[in-house]
Amino acid sequence: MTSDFPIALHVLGFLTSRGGGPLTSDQMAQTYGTNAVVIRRVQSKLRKAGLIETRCGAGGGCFLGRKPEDINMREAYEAVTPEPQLLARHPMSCEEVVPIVVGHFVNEICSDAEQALLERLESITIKEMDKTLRARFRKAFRASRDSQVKKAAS
Amino acid sequence: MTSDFPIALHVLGFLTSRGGGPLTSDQMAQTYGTNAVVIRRVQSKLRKAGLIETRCGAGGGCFLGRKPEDINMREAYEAVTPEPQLLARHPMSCEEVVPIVVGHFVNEICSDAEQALLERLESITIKEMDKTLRARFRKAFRASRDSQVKKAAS
DNA sequence: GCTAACTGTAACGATTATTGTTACAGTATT
DNA sequence: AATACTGTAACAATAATCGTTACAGTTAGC
Repeated sequence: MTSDFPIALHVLGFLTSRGGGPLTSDQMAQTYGTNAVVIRRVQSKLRKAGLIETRCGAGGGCFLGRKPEDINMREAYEAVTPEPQLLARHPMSCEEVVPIVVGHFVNEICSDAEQALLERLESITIKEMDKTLRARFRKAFRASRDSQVKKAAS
Repeated sequence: MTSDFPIALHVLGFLTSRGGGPLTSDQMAQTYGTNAVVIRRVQSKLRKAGLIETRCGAGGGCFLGRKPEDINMREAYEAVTPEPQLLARHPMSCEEVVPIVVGHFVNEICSDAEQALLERLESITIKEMDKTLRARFRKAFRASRDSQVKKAAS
């Protein structure tokens, strides 16, 4: 299980909250708590899917490839996932009838269930994520500031 | 990603097709194409969830713990999966506000999407799986027999 | 044109998860 | 007592993931 998907959401969400870019991979790596190369590896996949654009050189960085209301989470997921394969599949190498038939069925079930998950992801846009996050940020920063004031007073 | 889930379905499906048991872990291992210990490891989890029973000693083996119409695939999935965590989560170790808030949100989305997948699995019982498989077995065995007849004739 | 600040990607090692296997103790049947 | 099972620990092999370094390519601004 890769953490590419959370990283992808972090990239897209961070970009949206900053008005579309540019942001460097270093900035994103620091807020996510990892190395810039890890971020760039995910960005590489997002770029191929057209979800972001990048510009080399000084002052460059990462941009949203589309308006945040035109990007949904399923696209982000599929961009960073080779084949949607969350559930392990039945091995199909065997020659016998029983495991082959059972295997096919299990694989169908898994694909079907994954489809349900993807449809759920499809219903949420990055824009909506950003909206929810903004409200939470206000709350979190207020709380964080209050606790600092408290600390200073004690 | 473990292949515990396909193995679990294989165990439950195989048991159902044989009228509930008993089947030895060796029989299951051979039809699945793995080692008996691998099967028993999965069986251990299924047993704890009450989906199967096992009997030691000669003539022993594995039995269905309930009627196949009373076991659905979600139960099988949850029995072999510690926490339903198909999608990687945002790391929550950081101290800063931004990644924490984003992380919470991402985790909620993931849980929500996984819920959709689980509900899909819940809608299919082992009995229904067995019914579908029976029809396919008939077809597959017919085809397999025909091709052998053909081979013998040539 | 030079330098600084970026990206893109290959390569490597450390860590961890998964799987197959052996081994052996425990239990039921005959 | 012998046989045929289960249950589980332990270990090695393999593969996936992640962080890191290294370095080539690109752009902006002086």
